[in-house]
Amino acid sequence: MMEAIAPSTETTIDPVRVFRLLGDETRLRAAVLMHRHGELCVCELTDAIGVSQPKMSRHLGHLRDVGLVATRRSGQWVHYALRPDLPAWLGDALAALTGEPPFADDSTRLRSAMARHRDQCEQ
Amino acid sequence: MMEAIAPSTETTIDPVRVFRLLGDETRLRAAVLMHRHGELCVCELTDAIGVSQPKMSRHLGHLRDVGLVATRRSGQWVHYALRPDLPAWLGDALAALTGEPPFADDSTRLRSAMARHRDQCEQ
DNA sequence: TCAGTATATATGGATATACGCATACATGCC
DNA sequence: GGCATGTATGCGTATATCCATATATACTGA
Repeated sequence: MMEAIAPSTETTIDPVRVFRLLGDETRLRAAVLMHRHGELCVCELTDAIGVSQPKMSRHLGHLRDVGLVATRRSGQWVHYALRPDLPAWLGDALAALTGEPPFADDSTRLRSAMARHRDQCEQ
Repeated sequence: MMEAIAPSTETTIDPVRVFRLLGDETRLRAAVLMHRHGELCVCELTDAIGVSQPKMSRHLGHLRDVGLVATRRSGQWVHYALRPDLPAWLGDALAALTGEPPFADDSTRLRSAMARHRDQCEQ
């Protein structure tokens, strides 16, 4: 299947690739959190989802490699956000999952994490 | 993650499972064809997508095992269709992919396959 | 019953994927 | 520069996933 990164309204990523990427629990949960809350720091995602740091970093790396997320370093902290030009169907799907388990709980835990990290990984 | 089959408006299938399932090219292409054309016979899917019969059967089996499709045997022929009570976001995603490659080509080839199979695997 | 056809499943093998743990790399402060 | 902290990556291992090929199973008609 053809795969091209086109600088247009929507990023063209192989849909099979997208489905496969999000077919992992950690990655799907991270994607839903980013969709709902916007740009997030690795440490916040790690805490909210409750996985080890290397595991989260590795998974975020996968999302980055495929072009699903954009990153920004701020001192020691790296922030990840879904690219705004992703296909609409993907955004809609992530939005639809927001209120379901375990994504809703992740969101709650994220708010705690954000409060704890407030003065450290500033937004 | 909790997985339950609830006889309600929408089937509750673990979204991670869904994404993972559709993260395979053959299965995603089959799902899009079924979404667009409705109930299809294994032979039609096999021809349209251009894979071997055992391969198609295996993949359809995966979809069946998870509860994404319903099957109906008609003599020698087995028809598969997406369950109507799938989550809306999934239907929307499949619909959005319909006009893209390679799904559009699959659809064209399916029409030929349906014409060829008309008198055999009757609908 | 037997032969033909459609479909599902078994088998062995190759490849992909995920993980924990360790560590390399990046940044900031004293 | 040394130390602390956040993040990314290496490494070995276990498991999952996919495939081609062969064959079992199901159905039909003569």
